[in-house]
Amino acid sequence: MSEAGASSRPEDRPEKSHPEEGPEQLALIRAAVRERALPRARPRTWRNAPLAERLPVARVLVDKGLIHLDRCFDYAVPAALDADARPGVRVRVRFGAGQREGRREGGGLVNGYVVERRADSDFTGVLAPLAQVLSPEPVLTPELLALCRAVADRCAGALADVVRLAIPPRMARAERASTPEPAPPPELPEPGGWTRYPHGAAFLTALAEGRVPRAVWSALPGPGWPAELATALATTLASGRGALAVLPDGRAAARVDEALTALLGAGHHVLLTADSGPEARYRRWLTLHRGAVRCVVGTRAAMFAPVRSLGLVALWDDGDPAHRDVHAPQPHARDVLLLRAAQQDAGLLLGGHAHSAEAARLVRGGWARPLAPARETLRTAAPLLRTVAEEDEARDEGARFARLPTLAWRALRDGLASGPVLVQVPRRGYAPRLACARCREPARCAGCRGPLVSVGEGEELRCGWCGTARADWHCEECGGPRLRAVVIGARRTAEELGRAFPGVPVRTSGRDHVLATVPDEPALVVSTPGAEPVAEGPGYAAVLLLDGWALLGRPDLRAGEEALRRWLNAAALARGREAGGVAVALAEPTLRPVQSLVRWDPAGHALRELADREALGFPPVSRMAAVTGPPEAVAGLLSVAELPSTADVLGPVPLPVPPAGRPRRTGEPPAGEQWDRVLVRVPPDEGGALAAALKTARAHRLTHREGPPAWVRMDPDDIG
DNA sequence: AGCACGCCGACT
DNA sequence: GTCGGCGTGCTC
Repeated sequence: MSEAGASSRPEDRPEKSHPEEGPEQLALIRAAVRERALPRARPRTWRNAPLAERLPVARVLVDKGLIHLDRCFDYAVPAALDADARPGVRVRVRFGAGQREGRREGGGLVNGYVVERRADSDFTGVLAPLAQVLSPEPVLTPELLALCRAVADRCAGALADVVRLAIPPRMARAERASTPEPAPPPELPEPGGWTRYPHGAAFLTALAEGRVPRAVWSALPGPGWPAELATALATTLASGRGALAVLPDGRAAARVDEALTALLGAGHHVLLTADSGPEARYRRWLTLHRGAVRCVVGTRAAMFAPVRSLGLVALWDDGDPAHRDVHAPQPHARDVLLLRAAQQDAGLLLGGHAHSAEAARLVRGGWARPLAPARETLRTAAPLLRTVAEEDEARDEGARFARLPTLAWRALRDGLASGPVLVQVPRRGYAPRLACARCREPARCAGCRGPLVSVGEGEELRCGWCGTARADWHCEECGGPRLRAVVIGARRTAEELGRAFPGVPVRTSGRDHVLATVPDEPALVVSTPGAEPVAEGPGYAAVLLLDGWALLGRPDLRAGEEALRRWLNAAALARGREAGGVAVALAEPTLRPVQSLVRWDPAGHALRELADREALGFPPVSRMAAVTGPPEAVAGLLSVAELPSTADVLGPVPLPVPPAGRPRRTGEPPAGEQWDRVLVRVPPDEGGALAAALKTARAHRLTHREGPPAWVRMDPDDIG
């Protein structure tokens, strides 16, 4: 323990234990405490203090996320800090211009991490001393540093930015709390639901024997996957190694947490999600770091969790956009876990009901093995899948009233006879609905009564349900020819459906009001994609997918993949077809994602997507970077960037202004400004060179203040 | 990004 | 001879 880490800090003193004393006296006591305690804890300049005899230089990663400072700085180690200033600890150092020998200490104090202790420095000037060791906990381990470095390089970002994502802020109280003794590895669990997969047992055996299998897992529909994921984690633990699972949201993480607790009891894993407060979060992080617990289940920040001797990393539903971190440099959990599996020699499990093109590429290239159920197993586990064709108009009275095609209405009505029914509707504002500009009557399809949508600018008018082009629309109420955009969200849909089925309870689940579960009894459950509650018992009697045209009409490279992903995740909550489960999609049946849904063939869909993208030279068969910013910034950056000779520059094109209301993400234009975007594409093995070139160019322009800055994003998700 | 240094003109 | 404008470059 150093002086700086001494435990008698002023904030620990029980000040309230002197109730009889007046305020002046309290102030005096406080001052006395401060005088005694603070100089010991306060950072010092260490003028004329002796330096450490052995390895008197500390290489420090300074936590200032300036891209052109993406390197370490050497500091002298005062003898008094010698013992504590070990590699990995948090330190405070003076950093910045103005700190000169013989002058006032002007440089500001910044946080950093000791990366390495050295005998000497290649810096020719006189080294400033470390000001303070904040904590003797060596949080930035060599393993974590290597991972962060690789992630920063891949994302064209700064190391300090990635370390900030990887290590939670220090909470002194959490650090002081004692850590439990490491539990011995658990018993090898039974394979459970994995027997439903032809290669499931072999996958578990490989984990149990300490090998590093890599698999893309097509999970069977139904409620079994959290237990299966938990079994894979527990099997890895039984082999004496650690395991990590990243899930797209807190609800999914809670389900796996619950399954793991059911399997192993408490004490073998921790749950790491955003809603557990900074102190609890750091405490759990520390139990992993200190080796007391070897398994973590969590949302994307858990991808960096310091699990010891990692044997397996698992990622659920890798196509979910939540797996992309919103903070610079916006790494994707899939990329981080792939890097981590390679660096730390761990197995990999990419699971989900859907299949991303990236996952398909791993399988096609032989790097991962498919872990899929037999066709017959799938047939019984999945609901009966139907689509509503264009000519299926609402003929009977009830269907007209519900403004639904007959087939969809019957599925709802029949489903409600035996259990809950799920209706998936587009997110509010996702697909603006249209109404008469004069009388505000919603614009309806003359055939099936579905809402009209106009997808993209200048796109033709279509029915949002049956897809029929309705360019000749006139308002049925007042005859008006002009339209205006309105928003019909889950609540409005719920109201309309509720009127069509009087007496049936209606529950909604959406962005600000997400239900975890619904009971196994008749109810209409209206939900936006990703917020679908899990139905207790055997699952939903019927699932109705209403957002087909809105999803598929988006001018986005991933529109098809994303639509199928949302449908499969919702349809997976339905009962199997032998238990009467039905899922109905209102979408054009000839479209590829719709056909893949009906056949429940996510792997086939992803392979065909992959082939298409390969033909077009799109990710993941190439690596891409998006450069955005004011036109002169984008042009300026590209003019100084020494791109690989194979680079293919697409654009610039004006960037669409992000919808109002949604918080602006980095790299998006502020309101009222017109930004450009350029896409740069290279072959897969030159992605590193592309990232490095753009990072160098950005640093160059920042240091030389050559105009406004441009944003660089590697592997952008939202390319048209 | 800050922040100091430096080289220039206007002032006591 | 000194003060302070902001353009340039560095930060261990």
